[in-house]
Amino acid sequence: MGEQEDVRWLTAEEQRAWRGFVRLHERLGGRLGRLLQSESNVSPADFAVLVNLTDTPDGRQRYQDLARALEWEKSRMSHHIARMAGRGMVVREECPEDGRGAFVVITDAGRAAIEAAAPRHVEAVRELFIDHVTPAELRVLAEVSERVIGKLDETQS
Amino acid sequence: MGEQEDVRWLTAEEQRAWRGFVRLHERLGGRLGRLLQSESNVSPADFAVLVNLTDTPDGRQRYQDLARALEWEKSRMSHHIARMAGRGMVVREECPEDGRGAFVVITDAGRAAIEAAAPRHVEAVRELFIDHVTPAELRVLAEVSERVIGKLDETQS
DNA sequence: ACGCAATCGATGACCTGTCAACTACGTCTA
DNA sequence: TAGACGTAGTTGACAGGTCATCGATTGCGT
Repeated sequence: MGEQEDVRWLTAEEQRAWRGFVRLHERLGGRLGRLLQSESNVSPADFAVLVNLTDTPDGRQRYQDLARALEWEKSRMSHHIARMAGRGMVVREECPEDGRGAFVVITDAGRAAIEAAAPRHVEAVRELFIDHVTPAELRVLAEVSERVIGKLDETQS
Repeated sequence: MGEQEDVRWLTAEEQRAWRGFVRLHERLGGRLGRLLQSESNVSPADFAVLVNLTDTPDGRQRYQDLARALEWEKSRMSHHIARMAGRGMVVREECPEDGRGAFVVITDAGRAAIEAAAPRHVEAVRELFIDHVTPAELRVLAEVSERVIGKLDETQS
């Protein structure tokens, strides 16, 4: 039951930054998600999928590529696409070149949904976040994010 | 089907910061959570609850206060405490002064769990995050977080 | 060609969180 | 002190995610 470990606990400043960061994401993510859901009837996950699909010329992408882009597990992908297909936003389509694979294809309803949702969402991101952060601060945020994510990629898993 | 909305889309720099921020939290949160879970058999949510309880002198707190501190819904609180109680980390206790209320009380097993988990967790936060961010950047992070959260609090909900 | 390993996606069990009632208790006012 | 209203926590149905596992298919080494 030793109490005096040699752990380097976080300083007050470090805690402030760490907790602030975590809390900010929780609060902001929650708020934006609820807005998306209530105003456009699209969940944040749906939105992410639809954005990725509309980024491709023909609105179709392999499960695997979509999963990589979103950093989702393949099983999550599979479950989520099944649900979205149930709601008519996407369709699953066999892949001729690879018998194992499949495509996710956006439907007209899916396009309509994201075109309706995107403007309000971007507006909300601005109002709730971007507008309160200076360009210099945004640059710091971007740099820090990229650096830390880079380190995460280095250390395995 | 108009395409030329008057929406002010995000600039490249803004997108970089916003996406980086979101992705960073997802990646880092996921990694830290898995570490906690696999090394200490404590979920991130458990950890948050236990930290809050050990911050009080007698390791006991009202559901309501705990929920406010963690910014959880009361129903989440209720469900989660029920699960943690099932695992022996906390106990539910009636509140004499208010017949509706109840306390969450940490058990010895709960204390043992967090004392085992905390050092490794802090170490991980350092290695994966703090160590790659300068003090000046940390200050920017803290300031931005507090400012934006403040704005979130102002606009209702 | 053959057999083995790796890849793709699906599936089912399980855990977590949200939402919308609902119960039980307190508080305020007439 | 009755009734109305608010508050504390619970509950059940459901959507979402993870994990382990599986069937099918492809690709690689010999």
